[in-house]
Amino acid sequence: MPRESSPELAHAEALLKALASARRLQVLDWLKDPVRHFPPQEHGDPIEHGTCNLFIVDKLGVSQPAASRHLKVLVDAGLVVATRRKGWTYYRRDEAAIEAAVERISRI
Amino acid sequence: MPRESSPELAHAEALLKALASARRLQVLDWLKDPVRHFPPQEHGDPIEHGTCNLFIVDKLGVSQPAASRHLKVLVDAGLVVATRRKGWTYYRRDEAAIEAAVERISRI
DNA sequence: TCGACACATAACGTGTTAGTTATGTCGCTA
DNA sequence: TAGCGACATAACTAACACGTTATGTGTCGA
Repeated sequence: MPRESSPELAHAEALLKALASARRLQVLDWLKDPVRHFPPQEHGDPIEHGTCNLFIVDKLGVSQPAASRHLKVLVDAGLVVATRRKGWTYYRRDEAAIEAAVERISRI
Repeated sequence: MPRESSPELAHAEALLKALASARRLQVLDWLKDPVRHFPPQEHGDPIEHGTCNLFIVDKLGVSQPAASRHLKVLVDAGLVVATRRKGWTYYRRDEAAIEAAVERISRI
């Protein structure tokens, strides 16, 4: 078991662990331009509310629970925001949080 | 098993995996200022050649093989340079590579 | 050339991650 | 209010990460 490390270090480690996955990097990239990467949504503006979970599951090509967990990792790390609306869940990037994460990582 | 992903994505993932460890982040931080963080070396200039492996092992507080593997991960990722000299091995940051890694990660 | 030291590699145990299928929960709608 | 669709959770498995101890390898100095 690792010894205690500084909160600063632990925070950076948590961010990096959330990012260190090709699947999650892929999702983050898609979410940079939802309109380009996903089909048009009947409900919920892709820019304002985010991309419907179903599209992400489908495009990732893994099972629904697997995709769900990846999204949860990103949400827990604060990099992505989930919005529940009329039975669907939409995801969008939290650009401020992502920028803060990059800033922290840049001090490595 | 993950499907094939773009080389760009795979490269970013590899960098992030190498960084996503409190121990390795700690080592990278120590190596920013070897003189401050490690005892004076009889042989090998800490700035030019790097920090003697023994000091890093000692300060990390894990077994020598565990520390050795962490250093190898950093070297394999290209973030740290190893120099063998007179039976000892010295490690130093590759600032250019680290900067390039940060630049790649900043496009997440 | 032999021993000791520095470091790498091997072998192994254990916790974590990432995938799966099965099932639960909750809200919308007919 | 019954059922269905969207999503989360549970349970399981395989692979991987990270720690250990034991052992191998190579180099320096006596």
